[in-house]
Amino acid sequence: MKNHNQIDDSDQISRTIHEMSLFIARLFNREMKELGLTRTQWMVMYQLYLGGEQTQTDLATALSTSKPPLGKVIDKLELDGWVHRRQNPEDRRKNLVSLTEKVRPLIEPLKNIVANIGEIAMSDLDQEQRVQFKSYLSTSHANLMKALDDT
Amino acid sequence: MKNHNQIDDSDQISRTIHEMSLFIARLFNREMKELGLTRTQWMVMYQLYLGGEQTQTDLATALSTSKPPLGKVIDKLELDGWVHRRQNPEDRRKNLVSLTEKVRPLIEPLKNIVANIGEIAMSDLDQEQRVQFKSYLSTSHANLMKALDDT
DNA sequence: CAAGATTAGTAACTATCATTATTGTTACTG
DNA sequence: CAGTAACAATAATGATAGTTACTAATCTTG
Repeated sequence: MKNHNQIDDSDQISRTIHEMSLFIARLFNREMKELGLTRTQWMVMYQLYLGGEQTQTDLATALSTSKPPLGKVIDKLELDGWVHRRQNPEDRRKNLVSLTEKVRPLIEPLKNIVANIGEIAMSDLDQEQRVQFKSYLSTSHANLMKALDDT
Repeated sequence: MKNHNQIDDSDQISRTIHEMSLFIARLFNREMKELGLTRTQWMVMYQLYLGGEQTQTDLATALSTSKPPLGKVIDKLELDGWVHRRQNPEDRRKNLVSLTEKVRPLIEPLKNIVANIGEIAMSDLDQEQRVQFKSYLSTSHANLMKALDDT
């Protein structure tokens, strides 16, 4: 009976973050089920809400994802009438994607769902701790992004 | 030009966590590419390393995932000779999954990759801050898991 | 012990995320 | 200005994650 490793699982940031991400998506998707929307779809729409009409490449960059999976999400969003694609007349390679009017009444309720999940995630922390936590997350996020860029 | 929202993206824990999880997976998979292993496959194998031979349901529970996707990962791992499935003779519904000898020499190198990514994630934090950060993550992870269980 | 409830695993389907290859389109450049 | 490089989006493929439905085996209980 040997001790395989001093570092137990709770020490593994990778795994903790991974599971938190899955938990958040589950909470999200559960709330949005009656709307027929998923977390990823909402993330794309929210980016369109913040940035207005933009190309798929811009969206992919803003969302730190790659173009093929984003294209699939937009296919579905367009099929369901949440977004609109039109060709940029000045550069026919580009699609300009924008939200439809159907989205507007959902913005506030969906932002509330997001906020509530954030509230759940930090529910045992006081105000000062929340500031610290968010600061650590921001630092770590930047560190990871930089490591990806460097290599 | 209106300001849609006071809360900018860096304030959205959900999104930060989601992206961190994707970044970590990318770093992981990049390192393990020559081994032909992915992050998820390694997580399953590491759980088998820690817990020894166990059923697929036990594994799914330990990894906070559901049985169908886990079954697919095990299919691939078995095909590639990393794990072995045998039927529990006392309950023929159960598969007992265990690591093969082929895995042993990879444990240490792969643990190092995990540790290095953790190091990257926390590279701008001092010792005390790391302890705090991990504590916050642990709290938040527990909060989210509890919210899923409650509903 | 037979009928129904539970459990373990898989099948089938949908949605994300990734990489590589292709197809158009535009820009560059010699 | 013709040929090539660069760019935008999609196709094709593989891996991860989820839900629902199904099959087989075991357990419970009347």
